Amino acid sequence: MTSGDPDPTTETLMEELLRSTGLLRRRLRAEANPDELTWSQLAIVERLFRQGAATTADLARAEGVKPQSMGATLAGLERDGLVARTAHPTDGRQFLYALTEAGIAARAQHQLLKRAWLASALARLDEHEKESLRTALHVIRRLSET
Amino acid sequence: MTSGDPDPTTETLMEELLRSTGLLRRRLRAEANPDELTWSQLAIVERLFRQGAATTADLARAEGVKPQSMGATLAGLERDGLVARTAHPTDGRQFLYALTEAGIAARAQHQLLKRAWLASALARLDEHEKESLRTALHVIRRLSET
DNA sequence: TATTGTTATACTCTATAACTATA
DNA sequence: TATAGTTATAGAGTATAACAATA
Repeated sequence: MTSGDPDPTTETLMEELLRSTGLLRRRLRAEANPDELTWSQLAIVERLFRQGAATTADLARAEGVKPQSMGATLAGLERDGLVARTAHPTDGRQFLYALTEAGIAARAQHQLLKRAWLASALARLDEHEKESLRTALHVIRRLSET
Repeated sequence: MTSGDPDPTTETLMEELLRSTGLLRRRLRAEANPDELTWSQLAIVERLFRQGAATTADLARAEGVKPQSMGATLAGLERDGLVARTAHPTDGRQFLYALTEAGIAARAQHQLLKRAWLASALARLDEHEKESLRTALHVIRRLSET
């Protein structure tokens, strides 16, 4: 077999990428205060802020998760009073989720304080390092969409 | 306030990085067969293969998780017969975990088949793209260690 | 006293399956 | 029939807290 193990360094690369992003993810969670939004919640809040109301299915597609999973996340945000739903104007099956005043306030607060150490860590990256993250971002996205 | 919101594009960058790696992670898990090792398990199996026996605390430190969390992952591998423990020669509190024959076989199998679509996706990256992933890897690692 | 490991408990994120209501 | 959403259940991955055994 000439290409059964196509490129060992590429495999290692992927394992290392998952390992390091997992570490970053754990680190970010450990630094968060208990009352802060999780990253999943923040992603939805940001999306609703930018594009206005959306349905469960819309958000699920946009974030790449199953509708049931998105429903669970939205239920948490709704319970905390950060989003509210209204009936869809034409389709009785659907609901439109939108940020409440509290949701808008929570977003603004997170925009200001974010994760303290993350802000300081990012500040220490030079432009070249940021650029490499941006480039890698596109590659990772392409991988996910394959 | 002149620097309360230091660099919006940098914040976005981090959010996008977490979003895209989260997507990749979900994609990888969705593609895995039920009997395959998870990435967490595979990381431990690889590590034990490369460096031989290790204790719970060693592995926890190396992977950046709490000892209790590592204990849970090791318990799963032990239940499946892929790792086995022996008493530490000098410290009665510790155990040394090592791969069993089945563990070595499982690793070899994963080295061969890996995730099918991952292999094909990686094969389509050109050298420049791989290089950008490698560079980003170091940046992410630095961020995690800050 | 400090460290290693275990047990108990809980939370986040995500999934599948089965269901109801509506289109 | 197909789609939107809900409910129930499960599993991976992780954490904190409290404990026992050993150093």
